[in-house]
Amino acid sequence: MNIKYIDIYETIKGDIASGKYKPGEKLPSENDYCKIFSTSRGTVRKALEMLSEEGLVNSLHGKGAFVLDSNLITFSFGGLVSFKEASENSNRDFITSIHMFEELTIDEELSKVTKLPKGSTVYKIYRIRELNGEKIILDINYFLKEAVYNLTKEIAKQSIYEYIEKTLNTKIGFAKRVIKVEAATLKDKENLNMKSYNFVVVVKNYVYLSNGIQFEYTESRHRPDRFEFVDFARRR
Amino acid sequence: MNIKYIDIYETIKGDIASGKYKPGEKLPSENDYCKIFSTSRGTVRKALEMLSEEGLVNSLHGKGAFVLDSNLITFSFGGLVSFKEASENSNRDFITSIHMFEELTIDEELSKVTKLPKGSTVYKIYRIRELNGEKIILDINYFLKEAVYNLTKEIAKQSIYEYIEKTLNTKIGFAKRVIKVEAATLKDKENLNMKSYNFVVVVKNYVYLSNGIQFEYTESRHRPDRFEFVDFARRR
DNA sequence: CGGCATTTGTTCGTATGTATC
DNA sequence: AGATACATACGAACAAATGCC
Repeated sequence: MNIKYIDIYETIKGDIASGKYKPGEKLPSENDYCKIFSTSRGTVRKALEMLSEEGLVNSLHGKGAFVLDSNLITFSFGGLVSFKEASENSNRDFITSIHMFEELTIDEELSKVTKLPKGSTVYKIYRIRELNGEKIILDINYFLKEAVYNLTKEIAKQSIYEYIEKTLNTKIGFAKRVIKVEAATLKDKENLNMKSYNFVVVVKNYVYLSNGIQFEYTESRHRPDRFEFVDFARRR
Repeated sequence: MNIKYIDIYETIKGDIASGKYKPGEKLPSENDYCKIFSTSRGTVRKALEMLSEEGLVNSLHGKGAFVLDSNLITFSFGGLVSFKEASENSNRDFITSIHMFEELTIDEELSKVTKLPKGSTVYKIYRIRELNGEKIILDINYFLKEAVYNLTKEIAKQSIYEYIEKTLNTKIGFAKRVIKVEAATLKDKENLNMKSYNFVVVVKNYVYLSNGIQFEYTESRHRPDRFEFVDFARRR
């Protein structure tokens, strides 16, 4: 609402999504947009830059900005989305069930894994993501209690990020993510429909508030055949 | 050289790398930098935004910009780097060997896989990446001949991207990347030291010139135990 | 608590450079 | 050559968050 370039960004993004502008098509020029939104060029450029970073448009010096073929941003983790948002984007019907919800204190060993401070209290949650009746993702979350106060099972069933951002009004800043392959644990085999696979793809998320404090560590353990990570990058 | 905000970006990045500013430390304010580089605030802000996007610094409203603990940007593919650059960054001694170098024409079937236009001529290259005497990555490249003219085995042994950008002076724009797990093929087993693994992690790269034309498709097939993907994302 | 200085965030207007057509 | 379009740069003003006195 407040911020003009966000409005413009969302408007243009909506226009692309709705098919008003199709892949390959040229968008109105920056000066056109200045008139359309009655704003300055700097503001228009900021909106277009965001679209460019996301891989929705490509700006060419002297020619214009063109809509890219955005066939698949589906299930993209690029840009730090929570699970609910990701599944909405990709139009898949995931069902989430909670298999553990407890408080505990981070000890030496757990601190090494989670990078959360030793001695702090966290909510530990197991969530299982089910698609078409198959359990394919096991999420193991650790949330700092002091940052995500009064978290409940009910909230965890919905979207924890929505709770943090909308209800608690806390700003999430950034995340580091590591993807690797690991041998399946007993827990994986108990909780997922592993077929004959004996390994999982693990996505480790270290998530920080905008003030720079880490408040979450999450391991998403995926059955390998259903794992897919899509990414877009510009050359720097 | 030419572009001021790039200079500033690189200078500050160097200062962080050299340890002049340490993790957690506050950088000079934007106005300080204006004086230091005798430039305008907009230019300084552009440089700082780039560092922020990369996860090197975190700017806080009303407080300042702080150096993040960048313990691991090692072997990050985030930001579209070629293999040589990646291995330089991570200080590992990869050895590259060429196991195939040929020209061929993209047919219907291959077009579906590579997304390159049917009927176009490409260089097809197999490259094997060896680390500590173990063959762990098989790269299968397809480069559009019209975009990467006169590519030779010698160049491929070095860095193809360096050739494209410095020698041909062609601008690379962006890439889409998909990571998934696939069963190991006979080729994987022939060319890699697969131990007892019967699957590989596959990174598919669809790379475009800045004019929006796709000029490369590459499959990087990794032995699963040595695969790691590191990423940084800001909340939008 | 208010008031003030500092710092980052947003917006505007303008000018100039450079690529494309 | 001239018009159009994006890229870079400068300067100015105000908003909003923070910290200090």
